[in-house]
Amino acid sequence: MATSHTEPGELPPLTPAVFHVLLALADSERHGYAIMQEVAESTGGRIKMGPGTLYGTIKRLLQVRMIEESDERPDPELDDERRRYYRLTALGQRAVRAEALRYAEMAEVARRKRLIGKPARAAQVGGVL
Amino acid sequence: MATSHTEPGELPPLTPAVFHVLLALADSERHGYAIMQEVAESTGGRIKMGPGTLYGTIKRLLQVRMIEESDERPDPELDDERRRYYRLTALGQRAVRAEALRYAEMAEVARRKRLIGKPARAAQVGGVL
DNA sequence: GCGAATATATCCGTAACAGATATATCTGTT
DNA sequence: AACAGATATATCTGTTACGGATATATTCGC
Repeated sequence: MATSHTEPGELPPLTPAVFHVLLALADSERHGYAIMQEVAESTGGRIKMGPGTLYGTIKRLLQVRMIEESDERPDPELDDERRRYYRLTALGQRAVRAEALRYAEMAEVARRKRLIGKPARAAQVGGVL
Repeated sequence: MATSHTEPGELPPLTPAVFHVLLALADSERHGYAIMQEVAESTGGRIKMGPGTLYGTIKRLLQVRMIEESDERPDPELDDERRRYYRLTALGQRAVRAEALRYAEMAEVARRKRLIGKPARAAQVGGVL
C-alpha cells in the first residue's frame, strides 16, 4: 500500500507479519519460537505464524534495524542454547507504535460505521474461560 | 499469515488492501475512485491506494463474492456514466466485521503493553503527534 | 534411550502489492 | 468551443512478502 512518507519522520505502514513480530517484542525480549507463541496467544489462537514467515520476517527486521539480537541470557539454569533472543531497537519501537496507532484508528473508523461495538473489553486473551 | 480456520464459521484474515476497500464500503455504496478517496480520508491521508491496488483488489473481491456491483444509479442529475458502484455482500459484511474486531483486539494488546494510550480520541483525521 | 516438543533455518511456489501506462469522460474556465 | 485538469476505470508487470514443506539438532519427560 502506498503512503505519503514525503515527510521525514513518517514511517511506512508495516505488513501484518512484521507488526505482529514487533508487537510481540514490545514488552519483553523474546526468542523466535516464543514470538510465535506470543502471537498465537495474543490473537486467541486465530493467527498462527509458520516458521517460514517468522524467520523470514526476523531476518528482514534485522536488516532494516528494527530489531537486534541480544546476547543477554536468562538464568543459565533455564537456558536453551539454541535460542536466539531479540529486542526492539529505537526504530522498531517507533515503528510498532505508529502502526498500533493506525490499528486503533481503523478500529475507530469501524466503530463510527457501527461495524463493531465499544472499545474496551474486546480483547480476551485466553479464549473461553 | 496462517490461520486456524478449521472451524467452519471462521474467516481468514484480510490483507490490508482488502480490509480498506471493504471498510470504505461498510457504510455506503461507492464507486472505485470514491473508495480511493475514502481510504485516504479515513487514514488522514497516510494511506493512498494507487489504481493498481484498487482495481486489482476490486476484481479479486468480486471473484470471492465479498462485494458485488450495484446497478442502482444515483440522481441522474449527478451521475457519471463511467462510474461503477459496489456494495458489500453478506459475506463481505461478515469478513470486514471480523477483521475490524481483530484490529480492535490488536489495539487493545498494544494498550496493555503501554504502546499507545486510551481509545477514544485517537481517531481524528488530522495527524499523529 | 526414546519420542515429542522445542528451536532455528532455508527453499520455493503463489499471491498481493504498487507504480507505470493507457484511455476516456466530465467539469469549469476563458 | 476549446482546453486543462480532475475524475474514472483498466491492465501490465517487476518486486516482495507470505507460508507450507522440509531439514536438522537439541531439550525435556518418562
